[in-house]
Amino acid sequence: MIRTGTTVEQMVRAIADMIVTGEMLPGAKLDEVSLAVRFDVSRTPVREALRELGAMGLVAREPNRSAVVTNVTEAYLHSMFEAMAELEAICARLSAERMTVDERRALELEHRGSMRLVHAGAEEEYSAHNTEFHTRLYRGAHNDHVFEMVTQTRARLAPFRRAQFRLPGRLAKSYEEHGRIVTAIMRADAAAAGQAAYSHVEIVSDASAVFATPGE
Amino acid sequence: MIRTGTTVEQMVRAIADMIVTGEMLPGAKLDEVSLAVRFDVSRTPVREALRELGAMGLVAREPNRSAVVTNVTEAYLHSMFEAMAELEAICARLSAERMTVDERRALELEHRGSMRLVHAGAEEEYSAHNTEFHTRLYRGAHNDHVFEMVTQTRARLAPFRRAQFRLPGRLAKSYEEHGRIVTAIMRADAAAAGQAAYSHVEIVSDASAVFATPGE
DNA sequence: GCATTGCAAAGTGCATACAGATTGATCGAA
DNA sequence: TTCGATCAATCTGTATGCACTTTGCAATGC
Repeated sequence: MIRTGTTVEQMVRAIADMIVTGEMLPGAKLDEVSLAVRFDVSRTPVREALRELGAMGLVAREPNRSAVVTNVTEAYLHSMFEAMAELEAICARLSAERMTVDERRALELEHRGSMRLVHAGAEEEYSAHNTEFHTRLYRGAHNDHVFEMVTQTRARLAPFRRAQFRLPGRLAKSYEEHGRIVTAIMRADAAAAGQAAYSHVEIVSDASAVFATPGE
Repeated sequence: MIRTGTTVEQMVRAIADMIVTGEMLPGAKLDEVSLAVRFDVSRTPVREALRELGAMGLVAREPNRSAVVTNVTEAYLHSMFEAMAELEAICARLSAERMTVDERRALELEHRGSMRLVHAGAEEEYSAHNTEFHTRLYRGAHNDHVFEMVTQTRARLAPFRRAQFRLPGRLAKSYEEHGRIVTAIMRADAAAAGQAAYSHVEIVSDASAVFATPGE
């Protein structure tokens, strides 16, 4: 647990992590007193943390009800994946146009370095590389607000695509798709980069064998 | 002041409104005790409201500092306008593809009805129409997450484009641009709708004679 | 005259206490 | 037996109080 920042910040990070990593499943109740005891603080910072998590969309809050880990409907999950594809496409397009020489080189290196992870079938490590790869893409767009939106959306989707790299052949396919994006960006071909990024997310969306709660 | 919801919700709405309408200017301090006195509540709900406003990006918070109305840099403002253009383009594209017959008809009627406001030079009323018009576009995309993002971005931009319709000729120009978007959507021409929406926002961005705080 | 240290005022961060809402169980009546 | 009402337990919403941090000013030393 990171010890920087205020109590509330620490709690937000800790709870968000539990949700994103799947330690707390959608629908789980977040009781204020239990959390207060667990983190050895009073209810006041707990409440503020829950409010912040609510604003982030990670937990749902209703008056006089416990906060619960957000349980998105199938329809909403779909809308998030679609939005994610659009956002990644924007980032890829802008990255193709705006990345500095250094950024392009770093992206390519990051990508090439992941080849051995694919061959080794190192799911965990590849997953870390994947995060890094996409983050570079988001930063390369040189648009802070887009960066915030795509980062937030990514966090909210995290619980629903945890196991994606467990699917057979997914690693190699992901690597190949990344390659297409990298090539387009190196060529400064914005349109191609955008399309490659869009279909990359589309496929992740399909690969995420997750079931949201059927429509409410 | 709307009386629904909890105390905190009411405060969030009230304070957000003050910021969005320009009653509180960027950089203004939001003292907890003053707000508590002003709304006749204790500091507890005030603090939660401020945290929520912070998550919304309307106020900036630092530990042991008063919250202040967000004072975006010129660069960040630019990134928000660019993001807004991209988001509106997405909505227009998706609207062109997905709007129901009723939605298309309603959009067109809303647009046509605004012609007389242009001739009358009714800035206030046209501004209300403009909000309604764009909201229809956002809803027509039939993507809840995109709707949330575009709505939030719009709220954060509000303080910076308040006076846009005061500029001479801006009403007529806005009407014309809306017309281009409507035509494309009625034709289900997604690409044209997207482009029209993108350049519409671009022009609003230029028209917003605002000065953010020069880069930090 | 200027810099530095000490102090007081003001404000935030968190804990505790109390009031109101919700839920579930138990008891009584049809 | 089943439905309904009442009450207790539990939890959230808000108020209040205390501790710590920040900041501005003033006094002291150089």
